[in-house]
Amino acid sequence: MAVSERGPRERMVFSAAQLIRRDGVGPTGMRDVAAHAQAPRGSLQHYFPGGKEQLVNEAVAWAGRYAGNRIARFLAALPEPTPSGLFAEMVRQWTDEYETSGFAGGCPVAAATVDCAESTASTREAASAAFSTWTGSVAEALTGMGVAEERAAALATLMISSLEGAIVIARAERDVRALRTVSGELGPLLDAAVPKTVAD
Amino acid sequence: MAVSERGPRERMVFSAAQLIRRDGVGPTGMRDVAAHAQAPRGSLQHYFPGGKEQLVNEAVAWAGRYAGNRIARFLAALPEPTPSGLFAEMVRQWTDEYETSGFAGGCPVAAATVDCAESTASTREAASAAFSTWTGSVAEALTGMGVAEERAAALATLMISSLEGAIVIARAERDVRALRTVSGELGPLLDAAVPKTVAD
DNA sequence: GGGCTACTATGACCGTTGTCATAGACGGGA
DNA sequence: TCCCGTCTATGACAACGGTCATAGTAGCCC
Repeated sequence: MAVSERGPRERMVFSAAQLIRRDGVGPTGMRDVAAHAQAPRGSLQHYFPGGKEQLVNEAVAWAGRYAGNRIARFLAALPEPTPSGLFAEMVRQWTDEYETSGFAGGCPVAAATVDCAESTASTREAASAAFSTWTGSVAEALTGMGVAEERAAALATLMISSLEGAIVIARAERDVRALRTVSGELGPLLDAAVPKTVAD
Repeated sequence: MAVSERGPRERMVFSAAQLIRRDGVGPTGMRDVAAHAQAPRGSLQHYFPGGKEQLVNEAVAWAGRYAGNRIARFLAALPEPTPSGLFAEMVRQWTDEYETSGFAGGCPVAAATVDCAESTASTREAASAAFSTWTGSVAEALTGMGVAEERAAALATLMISSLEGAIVIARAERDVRALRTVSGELGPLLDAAVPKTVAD
């Protein structure tokens, strides 16, 4: 929401991510982005000489970094870090948004993938990179809880896959049911991956 | 691929689903649909007086029915029906396609949700209905294997969520890794839901 | 054949899109 | 004051979108 501060360039990237996650890449126009960012339309060609493609790619990259950074913050907020607790927190970010602000937006990276994976190679690569940094953050968090490295990567992929899918279903149904379900069902499986220690 | 037979109307719905799943709803044009279906452009307004919205909605509904019907077929093809076996088959449908035909397409229902959930209410409802019939088919299959009814619904949601998310990641990465991962990781969890019987 | 309905064929309209071209404003050094 | 790089402001353009209007064809019943 902090739109006013930061430079116009960063605001436009941020706004692009917001509009993309709401309407998809295709229907989101450059003029809309400038208006939403309260930035001059003329700045578009100045900051993004690569056109829409560049703007979309930067928005996707921004979203990937954002998601990755959230993981560390979730981890810090957990009193006792467990895989299920982390996943619950990741899911909660979405249920909270949906319950307080409505089901307007999904994941911008998923939106970019769905809209551009076949048509725009560079955007597909940006989305891949975003998923990669996100998965990396989650896997790192899991290994920090004692999960074996290979397993952590697999579980991170599982967590993000389930979350992404549940987001789509939740938006379609306008109901957080799917999000709650995946969180609840996956919890025990995730915690089972951390080796048992005596008590504590 | 069976484009030639069936009436023009059905072909157009089918083609719409194919194009949507490849490029998303926004970038898919009505003229493209008619061309892809080898159907006369003039027929569009005849069969779909509701315009693009109606066409998209029917394509989404068609995809939902298709996905639901596939479940029954997967089930029949399994020598010994298990939840993990069903899920593996659902996933294999995608890995097979991606490995033989490339990563061109995703799930049309997901694409419609991402592109239209906020902008077009009727399409969002169509997507919701599609997910519902799909989930229903999976849940029914699970109960047939002895899974308790409420649990079956939850697991069906989990399976479809993971699958949808993995599809998106696989397309972004152009790698079936994510699909294989969710299939492998979720298998044991799914099978654990069917009550143990002595032998057999 | 006459009349009817189902379907097809095109061309035009109008809004929107991404992009470009051109020109203006601002701000600091020299 | 002049210069120059950074940024802003607008108007125009060409392409494409969905939709409509109008006219045409095919087949069938009476």
